[in-house]
Amino acid sequence: MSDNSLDLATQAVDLEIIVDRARDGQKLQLRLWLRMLSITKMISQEIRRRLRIEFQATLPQFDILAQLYRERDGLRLGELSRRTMVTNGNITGLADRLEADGLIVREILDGDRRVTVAKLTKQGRETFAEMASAHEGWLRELMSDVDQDTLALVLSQLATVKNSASRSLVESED
Amino acid sequence: MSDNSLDLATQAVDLEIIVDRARDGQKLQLRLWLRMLSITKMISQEIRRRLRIEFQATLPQFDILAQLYRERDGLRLGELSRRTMVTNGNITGLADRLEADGLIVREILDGDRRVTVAKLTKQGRETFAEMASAHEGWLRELMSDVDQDTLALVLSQLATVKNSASRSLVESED
DNA sequence: TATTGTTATACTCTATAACTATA
DNA sequence: TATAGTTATAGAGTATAACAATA
Repeated sequence: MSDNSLDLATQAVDLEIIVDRARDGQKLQLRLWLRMLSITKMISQEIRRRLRIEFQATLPQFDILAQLYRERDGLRLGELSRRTMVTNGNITGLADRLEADGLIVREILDGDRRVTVAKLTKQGRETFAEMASAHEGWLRELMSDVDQDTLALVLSQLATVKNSASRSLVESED
Repeated sequence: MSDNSLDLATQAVDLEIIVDRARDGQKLQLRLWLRMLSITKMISQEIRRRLRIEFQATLPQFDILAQLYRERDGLRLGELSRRTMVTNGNITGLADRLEADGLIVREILDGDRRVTVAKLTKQGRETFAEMASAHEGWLRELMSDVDQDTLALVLSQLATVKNSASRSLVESED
C-alpha cells in the first residue's frame, strides 16, 4: 500500500468518525435505549430460564421476594406494587402463587383492616437466600469479561439515566 | 407533590447512595444488572403504553418491524427469529398478527420452498416510519436530563457488557 | 367519599415439543 | 435425514375496569 493510499484511508476513517459524530448528537438516547433493551433481553432470558429450571420461579416473583427479604417486617401490598412496578391487581395474582408455594404469607394489619402486609415465611427466607446466591453467580458469569472499573463507571452513570426517566415519568403523570 | 414529600424523596436517594457505597466492592455485576433491569422495566412500560395507545402495537412487534425496515429485501423468518431473540414458533404468531394488520407480507422463496421471507408492505413502511419517529422523541424526552457525554460514554461501555454476556451465553450452549 | 385490595377479563408473550413440507 | 416453518399447548405477565370491605 503506497503512502498516498494510506493517507486516503486515514482521511476516510477521519471522515467516518466525523460523520458518526454528526449522526450522533442526534439519537444517542435512542441508541442507548436499544442497547440496554437488547442486553436486558439477552440476560433476562437466560436468568428466567435458570430461575425456572432450578427454582420453579419467575423474575417478577424473584423481584417480590427480593423486596420482602430486605424488609423483615414485610410490606403492604400497595407498597410492594409500587416498588416492583406491578399493578395492584396483578400483585394479587403473584402473591397468590407465592403464598401457594409457601414462600410468603399475607396478614391483615391490626388497626386498618383494609391493609394487607406480605412477609416471607421461614421457608421463603431460606429459598430466597439460595436464589439470590445463585443469581449473583450467574451475573458474575455473564459479565465475566467486564472489568470492575467499567462496571463501577456504568453503574454510577446509569443512576443519571434512571433519575431522568423517573422524573420524566412522574412529571408526565396527569 | 408537597415540599415535604420532595424532601423525603431526596433523603431516600441519599440513603441509597450511602448504602450502595458501603456495599460496594463486591457484587458490581449484580448491581449493574439490577439497575439495568429497573431502568428498562420503567422505560419499556411507558414505551409499550404509548405504542399501544398510539399505534395499537407491542414492543416485540415494533422490534420485528424495525428489523424489516432496514432490510429492504426482507428477512427469512429464521433470521428474524435470531435477531429478535424470539423463538421460531413464536415468530409465526407475531408475523400472523402483523400480516393481519397489513404491515408485512410473507413470500415463499423461489428455489427453496421451505423458506419464507417476510417484508414490510408499503403501509408497513409508512407506519413504521411514524412509529420510529415518535419512539425516538419519547426516548429523548425520557432521557432529557442526561447529557450527551454521559450518553456516549455509557453507550460505548455497554458494548463490552453486551459482548461479555453474549460470549458467555454462546459458550454455555452445549 | 376515598382507599386498599380482589376479582374478572382479554390479550400478548414465552417456552417446549410435535408435526408438515421440502430439500 | 436435516432444515424451515407451523401448530398446539400451557403458563405467566400485563393492563384495565368494576367491585367489596373498610376507613
